[in-house]
Amino acid sequence: MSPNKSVTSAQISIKLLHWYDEFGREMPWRVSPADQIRGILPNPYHIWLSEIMLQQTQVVTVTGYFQAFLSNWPEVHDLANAKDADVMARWAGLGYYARARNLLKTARIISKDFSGIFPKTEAGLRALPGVGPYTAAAITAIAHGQKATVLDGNIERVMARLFLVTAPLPDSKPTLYDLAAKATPDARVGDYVQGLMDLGATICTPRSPDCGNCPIRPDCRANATGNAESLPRKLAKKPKPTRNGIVYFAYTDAGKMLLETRPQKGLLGGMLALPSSEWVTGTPEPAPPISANWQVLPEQIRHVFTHFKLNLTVHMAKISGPEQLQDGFADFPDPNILPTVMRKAYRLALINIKNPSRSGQKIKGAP
DNA sequence: TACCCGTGGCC
DNA sequence: TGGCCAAGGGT
Repeated sequence: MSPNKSVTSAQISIKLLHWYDEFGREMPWRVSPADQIRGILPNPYHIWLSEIMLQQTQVVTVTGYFQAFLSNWPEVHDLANAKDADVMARWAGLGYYARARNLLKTARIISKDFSGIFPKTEAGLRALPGVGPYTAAAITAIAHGQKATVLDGNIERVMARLFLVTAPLPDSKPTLYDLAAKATPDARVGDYVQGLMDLGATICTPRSPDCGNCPIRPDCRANATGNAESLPRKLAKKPKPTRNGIVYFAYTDAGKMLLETRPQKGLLGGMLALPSSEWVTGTPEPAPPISANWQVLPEQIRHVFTHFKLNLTVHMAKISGPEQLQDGFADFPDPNILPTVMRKAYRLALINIKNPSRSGQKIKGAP
């Protein structure tokens, strides 16, 4: 490492911290630089919870969920003692539901094995379910104030532009990590990384970066060469295939419907859902949960997951005889406890209860 | 390593 | 409107 680069990195971090002091955004889990001076420390439980929610998820989406979780479970012990179903219901709509399952595992480890104290080292944090390299470094820097190399999508983008890294991601990630490590200051690491992420989210954005308002524009090689918007390069993504499936909405005049908890592993794992066929390329095999007079709705649900597109057909049946009621029937739920794709199907079904004329032709039910 | 795993907003 | 993107981690 050349002396010049070391000096430059220190200057960049100072500029960034000054910018953060003035323009850093308020967030429910953050302690502002002014409050830190007053002696207020970040709450590791808050930082951990926010970082898990923020994985692949924007701040605006997370804020409401964070507040709701903290309101329901103010301390990690409260979360550890929560019922799985309550936590999954509160996470519904946020996506990547393995995060919620791992959140509970970690809360129980922290509460029962660690007396409510989060590990102080990156290695200790990294051993917790759902805590990877990014999250361990972020908690180390933000919650504990210890130096760590934090590299998320924002910081990758800022580093690629600042140092004109033209090799595409993800191959360039080790290079970006090294650059991020060398740029990290010894003091105020938490504010520094949060400032870098704020910069990436508000100024150094993927499209149309606002370089005119960037505090480190004079240091940015991509800005100097006019390449900012085209960086970082990324390898082409695989196309998303389309799958098809059937979900089943069985209901009664008494306002009950059939719901099931999906298996803990896999897509929407652990979430409450309508009974469903497999989701397959081509024609799905019908899998009605009970024998009934199933009717096909003419409209389909369309939904896009990370790696495939889904067309869902909704089959409906009104259950009359109490002999058909079985485990799994429950009062019509608040749609918000369902994952979004099931929320869509549920809403479509409710519309068709109110307007039966929308229903399609009758089909044969039942195994 | 390559794949799996959600959702909402943007243009 | 379809692809891209977001404070990634697990297997």
